[in-house]
Amino acid sequence: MNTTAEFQAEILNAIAHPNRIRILEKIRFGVNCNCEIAPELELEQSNLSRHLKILVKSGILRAWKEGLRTNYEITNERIYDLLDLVSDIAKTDLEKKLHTFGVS
Amino acid sequence: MNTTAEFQAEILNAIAHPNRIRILEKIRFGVNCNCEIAPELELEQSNLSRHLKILVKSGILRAWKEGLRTNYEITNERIYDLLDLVSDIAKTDLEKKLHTFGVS
DNA sequence: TGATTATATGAGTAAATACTCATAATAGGA
DNA sequence: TCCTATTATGAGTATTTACTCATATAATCA
Repeated sequence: MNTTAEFQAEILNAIAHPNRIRILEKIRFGVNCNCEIAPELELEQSNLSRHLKILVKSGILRAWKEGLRTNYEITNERIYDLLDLVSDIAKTDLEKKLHTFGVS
Repeated sequence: MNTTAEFQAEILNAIAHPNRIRILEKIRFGVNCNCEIAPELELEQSNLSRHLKILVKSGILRAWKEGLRTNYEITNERIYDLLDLVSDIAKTDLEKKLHTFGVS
């Protein structure tokens, strides 16, 4: 059996949520603690905590304690390449759709 | 509000299933009809049909009828780049994990 | 027309997901 | 020690998801 597909799906699933994508973008640009991300994204604290847990469990983020705070960082920079690529694909698709409806 | 994240999540969600990843790989290598994919992946016909529908609805695949068959093709070749990238990330992560457990 | 082949879909189910509120756990400061 | 700040988690709920079986739809051919 091809287990590669399972691993791929696991990573994609961990990322495939609007708020988790936003969280990753925050971390990408230096906002790396729970307490800063929550207000910026207007997320319920417990909700954010669980989203972060999903990202850590899948191996996308690494977490460490620093006093009261929990800090996070990406384990593999190529995750950002992936986000950029999906963003590009999304934009292209959207442009095609707009074109179909005659919007310029 | 940042709707880009929503579009990105939509695309990722559509791909983020082991069987849909396998389906995309089949289509990538020329197997482009329901009737050929089903036996190769040992998927229930109705199940496959629904997976394909998800991929079409999200704009990743385009479908057209040819007699009895329904054929599929990718709408954006960069989806394959995305699959390759995730595959690479998955492999790297797995190697790290194996290393952690002392497996060489 | 009736039989065959390929695909789509209704209905039902079990499991997973995202979310919230309340509470627990943990660390630091007064 | 008590109080506060930060994060984690239990419990409950509503929604979505993947799947199967049975059936419907559609196209082709004898």
